[in-house]
Amino acid sequence: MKKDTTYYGVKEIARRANVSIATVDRVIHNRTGVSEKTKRKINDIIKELDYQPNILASRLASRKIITLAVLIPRVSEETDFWEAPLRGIKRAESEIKKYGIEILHFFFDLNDKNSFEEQARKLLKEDVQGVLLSPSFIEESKEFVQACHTKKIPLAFIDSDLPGQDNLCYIGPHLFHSGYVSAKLLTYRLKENHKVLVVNISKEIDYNYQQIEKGFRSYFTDHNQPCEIVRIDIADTDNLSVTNALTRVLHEHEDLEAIFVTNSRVFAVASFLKKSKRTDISLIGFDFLKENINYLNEGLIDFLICHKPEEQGYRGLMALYQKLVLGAPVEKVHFMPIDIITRENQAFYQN
Amino acid sequence: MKKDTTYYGVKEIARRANVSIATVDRVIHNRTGVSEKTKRKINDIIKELDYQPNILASRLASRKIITLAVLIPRVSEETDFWEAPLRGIKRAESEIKKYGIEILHFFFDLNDKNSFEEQARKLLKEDVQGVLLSPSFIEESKEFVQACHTKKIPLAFIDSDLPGQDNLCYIGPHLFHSGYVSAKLLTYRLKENHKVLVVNISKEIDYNYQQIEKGFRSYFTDHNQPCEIVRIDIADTDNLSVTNALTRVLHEHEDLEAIFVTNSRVFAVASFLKKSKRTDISLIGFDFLKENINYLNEGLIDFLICHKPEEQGYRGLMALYQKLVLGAPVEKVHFMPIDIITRENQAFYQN
DNA sequence: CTGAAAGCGCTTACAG
DNA sequence: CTGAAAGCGCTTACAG
Repeated sequence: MKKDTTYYGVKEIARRANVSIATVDRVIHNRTGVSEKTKRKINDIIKELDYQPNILASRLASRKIITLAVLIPRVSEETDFWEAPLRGIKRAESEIKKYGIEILHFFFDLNDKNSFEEQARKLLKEDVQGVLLSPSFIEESKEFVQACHTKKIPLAFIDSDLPGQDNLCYIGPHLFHSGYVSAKLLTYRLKENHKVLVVNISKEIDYNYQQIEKGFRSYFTDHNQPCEIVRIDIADTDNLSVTNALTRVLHEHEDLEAIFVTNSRVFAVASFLKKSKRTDISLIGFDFLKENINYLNEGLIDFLICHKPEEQGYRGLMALYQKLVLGAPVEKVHFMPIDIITRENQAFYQN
Repeated sequence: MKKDTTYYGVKEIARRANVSIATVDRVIHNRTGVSEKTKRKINDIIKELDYQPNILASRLASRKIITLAVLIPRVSEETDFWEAPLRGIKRAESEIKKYGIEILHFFFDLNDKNSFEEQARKLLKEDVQGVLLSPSFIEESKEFVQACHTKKIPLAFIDSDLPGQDNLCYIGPHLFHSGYVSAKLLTYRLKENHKVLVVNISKEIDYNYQQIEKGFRSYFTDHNQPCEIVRIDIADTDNLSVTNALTRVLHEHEDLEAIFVTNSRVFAVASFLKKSKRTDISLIGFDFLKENINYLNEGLIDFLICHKPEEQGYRGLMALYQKLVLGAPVEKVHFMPIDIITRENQAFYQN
């Protein structure tokens, strides 16, 4: 029931080195003001004893508080996607705040690059030691990353990556393979003519969407499955624009068997199919949004591909904590699982 | 950079209640020897301040070490399923051992009820405060649970449940719905005659398997999909018995389109289908075993249903930690997600 | 360059 | 039934 006494701490090191524990502390943390000689002596003893600092005691004694910042999209009416990462962030927050970690939140509008820049500016005014970022706007994010870099602030990315930036880590989907899995699932619903529509509903078509589509197409070429793939881009995300664009393309291609939506806006397409009574068309898209789940349950959406958004938020923050507080190494790239959600298993999904 | 002073600890509670911190400590831990009156007063202040104990300080000051025991199947040559929960257990272990938690491991042989009883006996000799159990053998487990009960040792179950026992929690699959999802997935592969084989490879056919099969059958009745379901039980798990049984049933029912294996032994069926060149038959089963993944990649298995075994181990241990160390409430039943694994997304699965 | 002392927020005997 | 004091393994001013 008692803790074994074979534990050696700073006290024992100090005793063996004939110095005070303050000096031992200085050496452990590489602080200045210790003679080379005592430093060597202490380091030798540390090695000999295989000393492991007690983080509990360390955090308890240290009155420093570590400030982390989060810069992600605001939860909007359009989509509740960002509720989940925020949930994960808050979960991490409540776990680590007792260790003297403080989290600052900055939210930007996904439809407004200016709001991103504004929030980024505000963030940089604070004295933060780490940043969790969703680099939604590529160019603006790169600039922000640069600014963090000069301030030596480590960054964790979630949801989408910015290749070639010197970030601490990326936690999010493998886009190519997500598209690949989507194609595989769609083939289950293909009957005769094998004609598929890829729909891109987004203001900008960036590297991310290209990767998804590339993965999607690769599945068919890899398997020598002939499949005619029609693609449309819908730049305006409002209902009317989507309806118009889809009406047009379905008129031109009456024999479409399935639709793949490259992001979470699959609910817009589901709504259209429902209204136009084209429930014969199979539909697949991304993300565990309430609206999407409703259409999944109605049978209008066949599959949703999800990447545990809540866990992305949680893990992102914990990666910064690991690095900054525990000084532990952090995995540079962590791909989330590619989860397949159907009407039958959705109730058990844990974001 | 400094900790904000808005934190209220035992000291502040003691000050407000006009008592010593020792008395506050007694109330916090429900120890005896405090008058009802001061108890009430202190509890009121605790509530008012929304006091959250500092676990770091608590564990640091307490020289008690808490011992938990794990009683699960040994990783065997037959199946590496139990590697995953063990991994999760070790992950939890390394997270909480710095808080003075010690874990004792007891492994039994899934083919040998005696080994379970023997290990259970050994476990009960130790002074443990909590047990993580996989109640694989029903009657023997019930007896063991009873013994723990008299010793007031809380139990967390993983992988399978023992209904009607007074356990702290169950963390594992929802069997009925797992069968249901399996049926749904199989329908994607059904063509004309809609004839399916359900295979049960197990020494005993207990409540668990019945639930899975019930879920499987319910899908077809719920959707008015006529489907002829043939079922066989293979009591001996060796290769020869499986081969013989399958040969016989495939001879009798040449027009089978798909096979559903109700547990992780789907690899045995895959191996048979491969040898007998019946790759036209769709196959679905459970669990992320190396052998299963190999057959998934070869295309012999179409889907695997998985329930995050690693996380079951992790969560099981953490539930005991939550209860015993933090005194926090624990969810009585936690169903794992019903994960759908295909060849295309398996590489990203995190057990 | 070094050390003595106070303190982090708790728990644990011990004394009354 | 209650409190004073020591201590967990560290860190942090402060003094020299």
